[in-house]
Amino acid sequence: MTAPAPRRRASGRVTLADVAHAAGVSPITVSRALRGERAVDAELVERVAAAARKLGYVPDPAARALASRHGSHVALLIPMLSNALFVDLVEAVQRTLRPAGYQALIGVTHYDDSEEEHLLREQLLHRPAGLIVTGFSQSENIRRLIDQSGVPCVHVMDNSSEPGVHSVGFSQADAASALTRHLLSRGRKRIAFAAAQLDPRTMQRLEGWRRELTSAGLYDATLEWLNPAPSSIALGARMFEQIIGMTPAVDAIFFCNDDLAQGATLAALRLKLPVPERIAIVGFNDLTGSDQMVPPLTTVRTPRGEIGQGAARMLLCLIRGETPARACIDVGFEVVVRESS
Amino acid sequence: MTAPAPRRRASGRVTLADVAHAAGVSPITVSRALRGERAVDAELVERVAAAARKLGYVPDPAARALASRHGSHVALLIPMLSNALFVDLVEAVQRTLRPAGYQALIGVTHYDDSEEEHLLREQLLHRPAGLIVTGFSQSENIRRLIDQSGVPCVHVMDNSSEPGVHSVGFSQADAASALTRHLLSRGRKRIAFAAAQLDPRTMQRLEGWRRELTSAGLYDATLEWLNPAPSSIALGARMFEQIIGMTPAVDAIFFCNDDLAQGATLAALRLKLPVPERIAIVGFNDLTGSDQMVPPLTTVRTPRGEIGQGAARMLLCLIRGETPARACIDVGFEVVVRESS
DNA sequence: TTGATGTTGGACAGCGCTATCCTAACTAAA
DNA sequence: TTTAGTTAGGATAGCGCTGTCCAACATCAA
Repeated sequence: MTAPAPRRRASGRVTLADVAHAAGVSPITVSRALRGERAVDAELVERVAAAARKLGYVPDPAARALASRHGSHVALLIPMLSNALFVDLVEAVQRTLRPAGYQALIGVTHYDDSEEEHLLREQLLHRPAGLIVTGFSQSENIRRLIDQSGVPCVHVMDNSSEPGVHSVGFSQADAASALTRHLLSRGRKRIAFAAAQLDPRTMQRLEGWRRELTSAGLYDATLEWLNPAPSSIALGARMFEQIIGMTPAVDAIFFCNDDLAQGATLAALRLKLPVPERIAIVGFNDLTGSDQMVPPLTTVRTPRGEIGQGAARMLLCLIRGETPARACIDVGFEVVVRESS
Repeated sequence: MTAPAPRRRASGRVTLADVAHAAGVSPITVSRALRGERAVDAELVERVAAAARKLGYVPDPAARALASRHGSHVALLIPMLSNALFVDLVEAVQRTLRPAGYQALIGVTHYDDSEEEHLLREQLLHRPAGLIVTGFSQSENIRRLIDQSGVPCVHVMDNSSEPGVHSVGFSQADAASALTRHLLSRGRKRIAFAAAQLDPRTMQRLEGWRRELTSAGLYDATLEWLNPAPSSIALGARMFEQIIGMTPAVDAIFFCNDDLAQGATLAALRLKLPVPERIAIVGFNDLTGSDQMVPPLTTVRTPRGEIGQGAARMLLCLIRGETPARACIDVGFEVVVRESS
């Protein structure tokens, strides 16, 4: 049955109705054929697809969102864009989501629970198709908000085996353990832990470090240097000077992020303290530039590209209403030994 | 006239109609009162606002987009997220746009015209309220696409006095000139120019450098080192070694971006070439870490935060249909002299 | 007084899709 | 044959807003 010719609209936009008319079917059939929703005769699908192609039809996201009650975008909440770690994550997510027709809307929480909650509320009003959030929130409010919204959600950078929770990440504590063991295996005895930006993942790394030092009988609370300020190269330099100044016996420092370690390496250079002879410096995340430091930095390579891609894929599954093969993907990590240790 | 009580909808969402009923006016009046569109009696505005607040009403962006034919988001096209420069820009834009109720949708073009065109087409289908794009495209296609869409557009990082074009930026060529003059004033005679990622802004800097060297009678084409690869710390190190190896007489290098200069500084350290005694190194953009290098880098501070904010504000003006005070804002730049020159 | 002009509120008709229900045809089981 | 069950297409009715036209009333010059 041929649909009546829809009147040309002023906007010049090609609508479903136009395609329906061209293909000689009803608009709803076009909608179904194009979305692969419900069964549509193969021959019709072909005809519809051809008509859509010929007319250059592209669905209107706003109309779609209004009718279906959820948009074609995914909200991606990250703590900070100035940490290269998250830039890589964002890029990977976007690259995976775009071909599937989804846009990633980036929200930056600045490591702040209340800002995260605010952003989340705002995003949920936009009815996102899905949610990717960094880590697991400490705030009960936020967890409830996500739960009640009914929007599929994948957590990244961290893992949880809790049922019904989806995550792609690795064990921050295990990675920190492994790196600490590396330092121990090099004969270091007084290994300090220096962190900024005391977010949950940082604290898990702290736990990993504590675990190893304790089991080696070398734990000492004065070796913990926790600074709530944002992580940066400059802060790393300052913390290094501080640690060296106050605890000269330290023979290695585990910096919680590579930018701190880079700053520390530069500070050591300025102070003419030979690395690693006098003191070993290791970082975390293998950020750009760490391999170019003098000396090149030992660090932990964290596969954030893989995480972003994995999370996006898992989310696409959930959006389609499918159950992903695994609810929790551990992508692992790799200790990269360079000359700074 | 009191609106009839709208039936409670399943979604639980508070709609315009709910507010209208509560305030005892028609839905369209609520819409107008809340948007500040057309004149509405002050007393009514007050009543509507109170009702909306009480009910926790939030407009549905999808419905709004469908009815008004443009969304509540702004497409922001940048070349690369891994350049800290653009991260700062993005943050500033988001910070300015969000309070006005607009979302920034980030598209990364990877310095690729065809990818930019693709992204732009995709974004325009989403009917953005506005557009912020980096620089001025070389591609006629892209210019036409923007023009014909009728979507307000602000260009950033570069300026143009062309009528009808809106921009917030600074003169890349002048900044490069100023930095080159600084090197000349320090008595440098053989100043190389090293660039990667040969985008239009890079080429403008090249022009600025050429201008100064030519007018000083020191221009020499063998001093130009142009590498189309993406800019990075590692590439900076490699280029430095190359330049020093092939042209030992060079007494200064102007790197087109700070990451290159940082890499070069580290390479100099490895090669034990004293900076600035043997060779001066300067960068561009004053990225994080440049002040921590050994020695700290001379560079050009580019006010990308100001640019992002300015562009977002200008765009908001245009979206409202107003004419911004100036169509072209020059935010200037500042040569930051540190110890590397 | 009489238009002419401006101001403010409302009715109406969609924006371009999809959820939902319905029907017709065709199957398989009894 | 009957009865239910399954499949594929369509009609209908919105999703929650805003553009557009209209009506009512106020204001002002002639």
